[in-house]
Amino acid sequence: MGSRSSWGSVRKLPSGRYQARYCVEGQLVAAPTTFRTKRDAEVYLSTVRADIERGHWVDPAARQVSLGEYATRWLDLRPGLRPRTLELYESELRLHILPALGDLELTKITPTTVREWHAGMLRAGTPGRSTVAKCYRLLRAILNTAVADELILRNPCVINGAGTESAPERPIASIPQVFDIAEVIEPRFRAMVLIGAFVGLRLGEMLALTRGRVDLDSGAIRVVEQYQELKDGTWVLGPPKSAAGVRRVAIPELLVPELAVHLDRFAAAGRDGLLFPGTHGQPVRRAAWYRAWGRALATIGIEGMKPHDLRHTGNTLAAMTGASTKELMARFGQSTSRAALIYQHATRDRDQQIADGLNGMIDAHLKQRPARRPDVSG
DNA sequence: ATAGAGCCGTGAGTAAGCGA
DNA sequence: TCGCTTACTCACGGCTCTAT
Repeated sequence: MGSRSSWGSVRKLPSGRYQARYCVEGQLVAAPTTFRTKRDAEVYLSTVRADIERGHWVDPAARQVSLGEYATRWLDLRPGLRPRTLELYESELRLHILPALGDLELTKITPTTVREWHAGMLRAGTPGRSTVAKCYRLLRAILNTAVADELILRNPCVINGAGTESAPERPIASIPQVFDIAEVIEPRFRAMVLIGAFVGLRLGEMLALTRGRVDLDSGAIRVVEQYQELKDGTWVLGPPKSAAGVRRVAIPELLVPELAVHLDRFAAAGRDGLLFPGTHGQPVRRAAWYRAWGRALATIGIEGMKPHDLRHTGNTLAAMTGASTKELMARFGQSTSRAALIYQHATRDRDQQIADGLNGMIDAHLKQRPARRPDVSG
C-alpha cells in the first residue's frame, strides 16, 4: 500500500524500489525513474507539484523526444512554408544541425550544448557565418515551438546576436552602366536588364511575367505572381514575396519600344506566353540568366555587380526623382519602410554631393567679394 | 529599433551533351 | 575519345517581411 495525496502517490515496487506517480489532466503519469527510498520519491512528487503550481511542469514523456524526431515533426506541421524555404530548412537540418544535435533529447540540449555547437562551426570556418546564423535561427525557432508545446521549460538558444547577419551595402549600377550591360548581354536578356533596373522587379517576378501582364498601351506591368525554381528543376508559381508584391508598376515611356521589340522577338506566344521563356517553354533558368549576366559584365569590364543590384539601381533612381518612401514601397512591392530604406543609402550619398556642390558655389561667391563680418550688433 | 522568421540569389563543382 | 560548352545540382550567403 503506497502513500497517497489528492493528486499523487508513492508505491513500493516488487524490486523494493519506490515509484512516484501523479495525476495530470486525468492521466496518471509515472516519474521517469524509480527511487531508492520512499522519502526520495516523496521529494520528487513535491518538486513536481511546485512546478505544476508555477506553470513549469514538463511532461516526462517529452524527455524521450530527440531533436531529430521533433524537428521532423516541426517541419511536417508547417505546410505553409514556401518550397524554397522548405528546401533550405531541410538542408540546414540535414547538414549542420541534426548531425551534431539530432540524437539529443530535447531536455538534454542546454545553453552550453548550443554554445559549443555554434562556436564549433565558427571555429571551423565552414559553413560561413551567414549559414551559421541561419542554422542557429532555425534551431531557435524549433525550440521555441518546443517551449510553447511545454516540452522544455526554456529555449537554450540564448547566444546574443547569433541569429543576425550583417549585410554589406551593395554597389549600384549607373544609368550608363545599365545600358552598357543591356547592350552586350544576350539579346533575349536585354529587356530583363532594363526591367530589373528601371521597373525594379525581383527576378522571380520577372520570370513569371506573361504577355497578358504587360500593357504597352498604358505603359504598365502587373505583378501578381512569381516563379520559384526548386533544386529538382521544377518550377513553382506562387504569390510574390509579400502581399505588397502584388502591384501595378508604370514603365518609363522610353522603355516601351524596348519591350515591344522584346515581345516581338523573344516572348512566348499567346496571352499567357512567358516574357522570358527558356528553351523548352519553361521559365528561363536562373543559372542561364546569371551566366549571361556574368559574361556581359566581363565583356565591359565591370566587377562585383550582381543581378539583384539592378533593383538597387531602380530604387535609388526612383528615390532621386523625389518619390516618397510610401511611393517607393508601392512601386517596388515592399511592405515595410525599413525595406525601402535599405535601398536609399545612395540617396544620402547623393545628398552629400549636393551639399558639397552648394559648398563649392558658396565658396566661389565668397572669393569674388571682400569678406564682410555678419552684423550681430543690432 | 530590434529580434525572429521566412524567402531569394549566387556560384562552385560536376554531369551531360556534342562536335571535331 | 578528347576537349569544350552547356546544363544541372547542391550548398552556401544575403535580403526582407513580420512580430514585438
